[in-house]
Amino acid sequence: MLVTSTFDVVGEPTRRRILDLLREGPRPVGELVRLIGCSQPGTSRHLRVLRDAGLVAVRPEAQRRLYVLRPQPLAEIDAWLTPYRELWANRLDALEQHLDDLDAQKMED
Amino acid sequence: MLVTSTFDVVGEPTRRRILDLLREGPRPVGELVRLIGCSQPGTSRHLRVLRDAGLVAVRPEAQRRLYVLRPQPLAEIDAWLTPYRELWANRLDALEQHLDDLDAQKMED
DNA sequence: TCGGTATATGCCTTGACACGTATATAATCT
DNA sequence: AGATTATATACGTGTCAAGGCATATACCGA
Repeated sequence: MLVTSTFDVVGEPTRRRILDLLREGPRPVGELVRLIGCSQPGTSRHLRVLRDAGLVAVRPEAQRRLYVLRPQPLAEIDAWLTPYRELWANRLDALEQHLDDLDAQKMED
Repeated sequence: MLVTSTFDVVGEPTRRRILDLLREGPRPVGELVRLIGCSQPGTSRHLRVLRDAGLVAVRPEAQRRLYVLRPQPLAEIDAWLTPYRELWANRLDALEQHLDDLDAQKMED
């Protein structure tokens, strides 16, 4: 990933799973390894990517390292989603919407 | 992509750009090619992926093919995002933000 | 039917990522 | 200091996706 954006970071299912688990509170690596059934090195690598994206922070606790969720970067995705949200909320797909717009234009003439 | 989910489909920046353009209304392939500066075959392949994910539909119009946005699958991302939305919203008040910042200093990556 | 336009697909190369194994680093305890 | 636990990184590998180029397909006008 040359330009790592929040989108492709959470595009990885395992990383989404990690975030979901961290929503319940900080967890050490070993616990994540056990819960997601990924290898320890693999988990550490995913955590590295999440940390680089600002989605988690790490806090040393004795020999272990507690990972903590930092959800702010997800706001970027939320922002991108915003204009689409209205579209499916109206239960209209863009084609119908467009046709409606055309009708509206004709009526204005 | 073995298990193509909506997440990795919109993880691609060019595809997000295509969706953004289709929000304004249906467009033929050639126009998308011109607007996003991607090759014609490349654009067609991205459209193929979007179509397989149910994010666009196609409507033949003479020799051209009009692509239309179908935003419903994006609701999956929106749903995943929902529990996080409260989290970053709660961190908007000044006190918690300040405490977060202190934590961030201690955690230091 | 022929030529031109619009779009899709096949083939190939390249690069990036996820994963596993092994090893390094760090902290703790005796 | 040595042993043990917890986590990170290095290295090699297989896989898969994206891009470019060439070509196939489909539709249209003359």
